[in-house]
Amino acid sequence: MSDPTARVLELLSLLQTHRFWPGGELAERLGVSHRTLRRDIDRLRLLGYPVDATPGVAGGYRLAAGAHMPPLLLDDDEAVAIAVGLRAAAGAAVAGIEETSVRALAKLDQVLPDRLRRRVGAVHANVVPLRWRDHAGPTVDPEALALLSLACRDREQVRFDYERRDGEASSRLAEPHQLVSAGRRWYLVAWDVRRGDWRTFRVDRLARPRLAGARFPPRPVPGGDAAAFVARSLASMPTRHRVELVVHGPADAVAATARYLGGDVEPIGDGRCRVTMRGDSIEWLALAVAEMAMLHQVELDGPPELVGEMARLAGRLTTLVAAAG
Amino acid sequence: MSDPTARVLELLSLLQTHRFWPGGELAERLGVSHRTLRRDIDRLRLLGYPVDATPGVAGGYRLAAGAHMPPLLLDDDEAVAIAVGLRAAAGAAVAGIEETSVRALAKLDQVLPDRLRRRVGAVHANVVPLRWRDHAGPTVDPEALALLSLACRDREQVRFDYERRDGEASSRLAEPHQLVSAGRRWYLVAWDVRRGDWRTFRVDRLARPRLAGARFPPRPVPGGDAAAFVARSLASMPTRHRVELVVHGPADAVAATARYLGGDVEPIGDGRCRVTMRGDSIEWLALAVAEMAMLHQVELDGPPELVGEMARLAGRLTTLVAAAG
DNA sequence: AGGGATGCGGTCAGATCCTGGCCGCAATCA
DNA sequence: TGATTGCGGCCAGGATCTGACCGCATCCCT
Repeated sequence: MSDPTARVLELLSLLQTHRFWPGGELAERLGVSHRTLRRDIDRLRLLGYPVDATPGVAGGYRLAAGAHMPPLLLDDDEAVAIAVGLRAAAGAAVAGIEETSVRALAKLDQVLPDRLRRRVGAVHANVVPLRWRDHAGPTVDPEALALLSLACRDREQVRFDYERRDGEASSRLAEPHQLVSAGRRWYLVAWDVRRGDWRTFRVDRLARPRLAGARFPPRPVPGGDAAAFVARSLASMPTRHRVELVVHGPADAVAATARYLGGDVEPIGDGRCRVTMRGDSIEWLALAVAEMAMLHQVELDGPPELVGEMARLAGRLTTLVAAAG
Repeated sequence: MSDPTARVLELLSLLQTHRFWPGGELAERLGVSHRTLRRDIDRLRLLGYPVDATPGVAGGYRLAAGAHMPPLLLDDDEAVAIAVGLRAAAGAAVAGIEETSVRALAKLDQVLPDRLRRRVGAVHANVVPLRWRDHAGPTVDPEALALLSLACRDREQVRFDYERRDGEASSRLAEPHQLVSAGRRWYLVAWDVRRGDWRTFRVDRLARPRLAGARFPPRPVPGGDAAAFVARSLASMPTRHRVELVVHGPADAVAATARYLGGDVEPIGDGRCRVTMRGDSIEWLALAVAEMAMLHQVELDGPPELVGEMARLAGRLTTLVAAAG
């Protein structure tokens, strides 16, 4: 491997897998003379990657943090770990970075060797249950997110099967423009080619997405803002379960619990807050209220079905305790 | 930028940020002739990165998935997203990949520019509360994990403050050999230099870890297996809260819930399973039992303090429901 | 069916660079 | 103080890289 390009890449890789390298060892590994190694190190520095060097008997080279990111050279395991972490982050509605997670995942996915993609799938299957599971409604397939994100970026048409809210399924051909995450849910804003109009698609109701192979020119989203478009589409939909609580306790503690449970907090003075939580699953909401009630004093003014569910939970627990006591 | 090395790196970067590039545009961006661009593409292919090309009027180049990972060239946002995802994964005891996550995080951390590291910290502060919060005991600082992982890898001594189980604090100088994750907890197996013996340190009780600047030769871990060493150390410790439930329901459904809650499942026939859960926080255990009880029929044979806690919860809920109804 | 745009690969000549070897110097550690 | 290591200058020969030109294949659109 006498090509300087390959050598510099390998040098970067070596510097990333061990902090310290004595110059002699590096030169030997790369199969070049000591002098040439120094020149390669210089080249790296010219490229903006700061390589520290220590003289003296225990000297050597190390890669330090610089002004910008060097290319990351990952081994298989690390790539899998990153993919799994990103998939989890993308599915978890991690405030503020979901979209970037998906973008990074798409970038990784594009070059991830098949064998690693299989491993990621296997690991992910064991990871997701550790989190919210189906409490927050159907989960989004991160693979689909990655594919759609790539398609948006590269302006490639996609085909997929879509099941409407009323249950009717159809096959679609669309020009994807933007992914929008709202809470725990993802929406795709796309131009539906066959229907000749803009649509928003819920990603969790979309099956077998695949690239159609054709590219398309950009087209202005109505209103110029995809997020606003989704918001408008959502506003025309019936609302789901929703509960309001009055919680007694210091605002920051309540806010911490509420954020953990995915609720909104609004202080209403007098050491109390109004907490609003939404959810698809009445069971999940009941548990969230129970958790809030365990940590703080709570007044519930909820919808009847939630009160009923909580009564059922309270009854079950009472029975359970009675049997155990 | 006429250096071929830099050019190839930039070419890789361009290919990763857009799937399709017409040759002409690439050539212009890189400031080289068309012919030279083709040669650079060839070089990438020789290096093992498969670059697909499409002839024809809408032709261009694209980077495909190959046999091994190409260097990942991330922009700032993506690097932050990956760091956040990895920190979350490392802290979540994601089955089977925690250690790799930490390794990847360490690699990233080593070259992460400061401004990005600050952003990661800020985002992470808003992310962690979305997860288990303090339910599962003190959280581990992913920054510390990354640093310790680097120190293990590069065999650098570390200093840190450590608080023993009995509350006594001391300053330590250690030669770190291995990080071991057990459940939601991390342990560092290290040679304590001042005491001249092997120790295991709980990472969440360790403060201000920093590199001591000295390197050390490897030293065989007693028994040859760090994980076993930790297990032996743990075996000599008193156990924490623990609860056993008998759960009625199909084994796989119960197993799914239990895995989500972090419990162990053992089918005992007759459509029942024994579920064992452990935790530091009695409140968290009570909630976990409540959640299990909501989804399945449960018999509790728990420790009295847990029964008491559950009685308290049941009472609170009953009051809450009565007030709401 | 044909034309245009695009990618592929060959060849060539000149300029550029890369490499290894040598030197003296500075910093660090024992 | 001496040994080890990194740094940078210098040099000469050889490898390479570059841009230019060419004909060819493929694909899409007209």
